[in-house]
Amino acid sequence: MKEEKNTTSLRNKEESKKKFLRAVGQIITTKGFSGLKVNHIAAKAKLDKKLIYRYFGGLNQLLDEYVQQQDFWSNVKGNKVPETIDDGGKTFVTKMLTEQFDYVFQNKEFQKVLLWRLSEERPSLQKLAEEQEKSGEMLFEHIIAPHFGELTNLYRGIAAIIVAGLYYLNLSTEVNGTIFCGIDLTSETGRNQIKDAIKFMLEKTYNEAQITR
Amino acid sequence: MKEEKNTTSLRNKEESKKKFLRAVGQIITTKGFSGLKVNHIAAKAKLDKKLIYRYFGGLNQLLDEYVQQQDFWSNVKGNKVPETIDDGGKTFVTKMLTEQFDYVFQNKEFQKVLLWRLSEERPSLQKLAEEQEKSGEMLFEHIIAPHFGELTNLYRGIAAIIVAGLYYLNLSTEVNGTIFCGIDLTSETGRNQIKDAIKFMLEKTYNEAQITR
DNA sequence: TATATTTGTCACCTACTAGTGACCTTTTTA
DNA sequence: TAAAAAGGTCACTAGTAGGTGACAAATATA
Repeated sequence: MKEEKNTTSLRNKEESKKKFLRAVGQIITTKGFSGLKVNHIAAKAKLDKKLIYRYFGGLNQLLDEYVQQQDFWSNVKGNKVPETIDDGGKTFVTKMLTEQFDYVFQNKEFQKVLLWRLSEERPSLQKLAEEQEKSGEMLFEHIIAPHFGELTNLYRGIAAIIVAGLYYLNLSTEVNGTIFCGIDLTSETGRNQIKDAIKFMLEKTYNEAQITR
Repeated sequence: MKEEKNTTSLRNKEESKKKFLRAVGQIITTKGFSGLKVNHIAAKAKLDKKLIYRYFGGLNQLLDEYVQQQDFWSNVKGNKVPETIDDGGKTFVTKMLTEQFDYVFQNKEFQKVLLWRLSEERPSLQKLAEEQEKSGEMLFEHIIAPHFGELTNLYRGIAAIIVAGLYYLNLSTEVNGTIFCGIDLTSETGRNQIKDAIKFMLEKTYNEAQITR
């Protein structure tokens, strides 16, 4: 039994595992999840595919480990929730969603994982969705609900459509046409149109809360 | 050369072509587009795969022909545009989008084609997207623009988010979790929450047009 | 009826897939 | 230093993919 890990030598299990995980990331960004074949991954990692079975137990386990080591949400949501929120999270949520719109646009790997989640049943992907839900629920419980009261359900519906909408719009940008409702989603002006719409919707939703209170 | 088609006999080219096209539809609904393999399609159609190459030229052409023969949009949009629109299309668009939300939910084949369109580059799928755009553009030009004037761009943004949102929400229903922003998209109450949000957004958007005019 | 054409089936090829046993090499340990 | 353990490579199996040539059966045409 070894007591310390060897990090300098050429033969290194942990380093090799990372190579496989990196290869998965590269392939998913370039070819999509349908390109995730053992032979392909091994070739990309420049290692023998046998090691995938030895280190991870198989292709499925490797993919699951890849999904679990991802940490997209912490980069987007709740990375820096301000300590004092006095407007029911209006400025925070507006900023968060418009930034997320751009984040998803430029992060191809995240896009592919989203698409993967829509396409294939996989426990690790389901877990990812649940974690996202849990992270969002914190926001609803502590910031939205206190401010919106009975209108929280309306807020949930609006938020669901906006989040789902910005996901889909960015996914549809990549293939089979970049125009959606006459808006060019790859152009600066087009993307600003979407951001303006997000701001408008949130504005009106927060106004509604003011009126009802 | 034959002058009349044989429709009664067991050996019939046109009937066989239809069998293949039907098989494609069945497979895409059950297994998704990744299940569209020649052997699988032929088995489903209960015919030899050789005929796919003879009648369509290959798998790709068969799939293209399948996509082109689909006519999802006419069932949804513009199927019965009222002759007189006096409210800038408010009731019409609201009805159309909430109905489309349910239509996409129950039509698994349509869902799979949407997902296919996000996943694979394919001329026939791109053409489908363009036709959808063209159909929507009619609405914007003749009904929305006259009523919204300079606010038409805002309307486009709102519409894009709503349409994209209802697509994504229905796609996410199928795999890896049915809860989105705390809303159960398979429950009656959850789906009504989304519909209420759609109505609210359109309401506010049309109000905005009133104020500015 | 004899011939040509079309419809359909089967066997086979090549390429690629996931997965594994045998083996060699490097590193660690006794 | 000798033995054991771990890291890594290669060759092979079995299954499945797309695609095609040869052939049989049914239908149309002369």
